[in-house]
Amino acid sequence: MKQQIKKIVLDAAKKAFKNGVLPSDEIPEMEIEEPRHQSQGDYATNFAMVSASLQKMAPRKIADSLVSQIEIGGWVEKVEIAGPGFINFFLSKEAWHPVVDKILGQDKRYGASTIGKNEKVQVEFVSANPTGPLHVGHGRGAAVGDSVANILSFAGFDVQKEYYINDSGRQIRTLGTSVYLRLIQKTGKQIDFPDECYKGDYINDLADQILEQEGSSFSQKDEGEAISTCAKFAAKKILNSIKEDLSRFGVTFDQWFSEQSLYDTGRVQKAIDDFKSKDLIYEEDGALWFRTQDFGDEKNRVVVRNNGLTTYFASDIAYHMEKFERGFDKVIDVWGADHHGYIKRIDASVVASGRESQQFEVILVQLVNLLRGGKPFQMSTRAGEFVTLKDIVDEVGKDAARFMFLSRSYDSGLDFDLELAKQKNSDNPVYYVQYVHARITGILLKAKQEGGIQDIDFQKGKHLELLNTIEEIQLLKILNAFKENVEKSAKTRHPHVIFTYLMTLASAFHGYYNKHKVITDDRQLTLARLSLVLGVKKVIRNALTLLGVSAPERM
RNA sequence: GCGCCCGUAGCCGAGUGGAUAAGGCGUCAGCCUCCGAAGCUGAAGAUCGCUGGUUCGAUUCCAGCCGGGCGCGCCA
Repeated sequence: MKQQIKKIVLDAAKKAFKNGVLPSDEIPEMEIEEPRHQSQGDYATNFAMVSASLQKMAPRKIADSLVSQIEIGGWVEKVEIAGPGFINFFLSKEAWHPVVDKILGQDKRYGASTIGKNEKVQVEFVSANPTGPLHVGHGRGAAVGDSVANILSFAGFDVQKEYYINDSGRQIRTLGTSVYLRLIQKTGKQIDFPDECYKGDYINDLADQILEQEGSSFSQKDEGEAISTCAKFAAKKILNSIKEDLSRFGVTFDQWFSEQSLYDTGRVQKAIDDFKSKDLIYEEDGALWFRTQDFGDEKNRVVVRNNGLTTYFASDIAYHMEKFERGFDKVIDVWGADHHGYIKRIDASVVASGRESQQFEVILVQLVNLLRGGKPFQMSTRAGEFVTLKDIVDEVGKDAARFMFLSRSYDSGLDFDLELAKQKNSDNPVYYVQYVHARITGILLKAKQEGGIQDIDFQKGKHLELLNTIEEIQLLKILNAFKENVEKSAKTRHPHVIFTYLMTLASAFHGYYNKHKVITDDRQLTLARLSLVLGVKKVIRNALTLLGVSAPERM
């Protein structure tokens, strides 16, 4: 619809130039927007205002010239000039009816876009170390990453979802040591438990499992060997439970990428050698430094320490080089906000290896404050006491949790209230939206059972010309705007655009429902309204699917 | 000190260059013999943190200041 309005404006501008009422045929960057108020029409353009300097004319005069070239007819009912020079378009009611046919025809693909042009995009998210369970923060990252991937895919990008497993020697060894020491403690020996080791209950559980599997003689084994056994065992167990927790949260990955594999295949060394040969890496104080400062970082960063061990940064450089070698046009990393200091240096490595800075994007997800009944939830990471993602899914459910995580921009911190997320009323937005879907299902069922309408899953709207109340036209407009919202959400990488859209659509539907009966004595009108309501149901489902939230038939 | 994010009604927040600044909670007043009241309608409530700048036009862009969060290791 917007495109059609734009075409009308452009055609009029051309004609105006040809007929000599406008001095220039230059077309500036202009907008077709939906005005806030009904009295300002269905669409408006700022063409006249942005053309003022080009045409060297007053905006309202330009608007006059343009409007004089527009033919009224078809769906365009009226064109007005208002305010500082807005050109407002008023469309006929019939203009909005075809959207129902579109929804019913395209069904699950309604709202899909091709703006992605099949560009290959990788979204990497969660990527938590396999040294402990996922917590709330990972949950928000998972919800954001998964939804962004869904939305990009729906918008025509070729998307791959990836989890990077930090499984290289160091922290896995710490994990192994932690489990081993707990195990030794269980055999009755008094030993100090080091600060750098992991302290959660799950470490104890893992120690128990190993004792059970290996027998008590295990503690007599050579320490190095025993730690290594513990490490492998624990990492595998933890990774499996991470996979399970994510899957229950509705998140799956196309690929699980191992950091260790970067060492095994020599890619880390290769990356270092490559940068060395380009003089991007130099030696100082016995360590190797990457000149990230040349690419805008505050200071240069160490890639190999003076003890010969590589830093995390070294494998991250190799990893990002590897990603692009796989052919991605764009690489998006979803990180917690506490890692923001890392962006510059990864970006530096991407640019240094010959890619464009714009090909690498980071979605920074701000932190989550967990509350219970409005009060901050006491958590101590040090002692290993925290609320895990699993706890949250168990307590409030996947749908409520995901909807809550996506309810506002990830640029802002999020208060996640466990009590609120559990409430089954309008305070909890997920029910507000899901209720629409369930309610419509109820209506359709009644129409089938009591109205004798057999084949209710219409492929095409019926008697749509009978949809003419303001509430119906309003609903049609919102349904029509779904695709634009998908595109906006994809372009900005902001899933909460879809959230806000859903709330708007749900609110419009509830209002309509309370004011008008769908099933009436008038059979044609009933069929028309059933068509509309069926369309609403499908759009609600499509939008919820993008957020990874289910659309229940009953609640 | 430096860097990133945020500052919109009592509270939570959408809008990020345009015309009268969404919505929700809370408060007040209403709506079920009727397709699901997990819903709806109405009322009151905002110097868009402050000060400058850019622009025909700034909540939106820029600078400075104030307030909050998070980072600033040859840790991971």
